Amino acid sequence: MINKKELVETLTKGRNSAKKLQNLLRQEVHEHDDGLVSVDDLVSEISQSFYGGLLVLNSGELTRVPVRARPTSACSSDKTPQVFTGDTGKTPASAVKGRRGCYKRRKTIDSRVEVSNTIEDGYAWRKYGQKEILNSNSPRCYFRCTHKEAHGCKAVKQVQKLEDGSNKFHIIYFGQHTCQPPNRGLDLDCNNSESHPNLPNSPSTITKNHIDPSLKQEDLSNKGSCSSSFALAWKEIFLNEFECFMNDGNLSDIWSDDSIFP
DNA sequence: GCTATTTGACCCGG
DNA sequence: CCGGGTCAAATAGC
Repeated sequence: MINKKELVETLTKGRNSAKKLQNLLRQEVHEHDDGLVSVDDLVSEISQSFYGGLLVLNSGELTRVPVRARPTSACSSDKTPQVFTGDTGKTPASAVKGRRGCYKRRKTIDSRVEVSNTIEDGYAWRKYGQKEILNSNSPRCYFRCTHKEAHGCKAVKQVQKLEDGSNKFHIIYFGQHTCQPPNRGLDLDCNNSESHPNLPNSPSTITKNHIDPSLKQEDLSNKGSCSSSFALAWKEIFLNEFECFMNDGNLSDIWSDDSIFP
């Protein structure tokens, strides 16, 4: 059986750590009055807390419920049909030569939103579309994970430049990466492309040029926010996963990824 | 030649 | 019917 008390305590600890991290990030101060607390330490602590919770879960006589389509995963197959379906059940127009494939529109409720100075998040994205949006000067760009073909990664994101003159970007993420995050772990030097020879330096790695070609390349790298962006991304993941677990008792596949939690 | 990007067409949901 | 999300042919870059 699952030690429910231990599980609750472990996850609660993780939640509290996440809140601390959230406060730290809001204050942009990496210290506490009770001593130095780095973002990395907190992220590590959160990671261990959730991993501990997962161990408790796995050690119990748990009949593991198949991971449902997560609320943040618009690509998941049972809640939302696959984006590209050569076989959707009905006789698709795509069956006719020269017609496009049938697909379902994503639900915004399955997304998570972020406003960032940079559209880089360590993952390799491939642009697959761009649209002019009504009453908006900035086009919306559509990206999917570069490893969609290789690893079946279903992560997708939409990026649109904010029109408030802040040079920030409104980013909507759909789905979770099932591929390996190129910048995860302790390597926070996201500007050191040589440490990730297979990924970010490829042409598929998006830059702000994809959104605003007028921007200079030296303006694109947000060097100071590299670690912060990493931590922010994890904060999002942890908080979301915790909420999902508390709501429906399920964890997504990322928690069984040994490469993330060895 | 291979891969990524661009862009107009297609398709769906509201 | 319209706006927006996606596809895929054409094109560009390496």
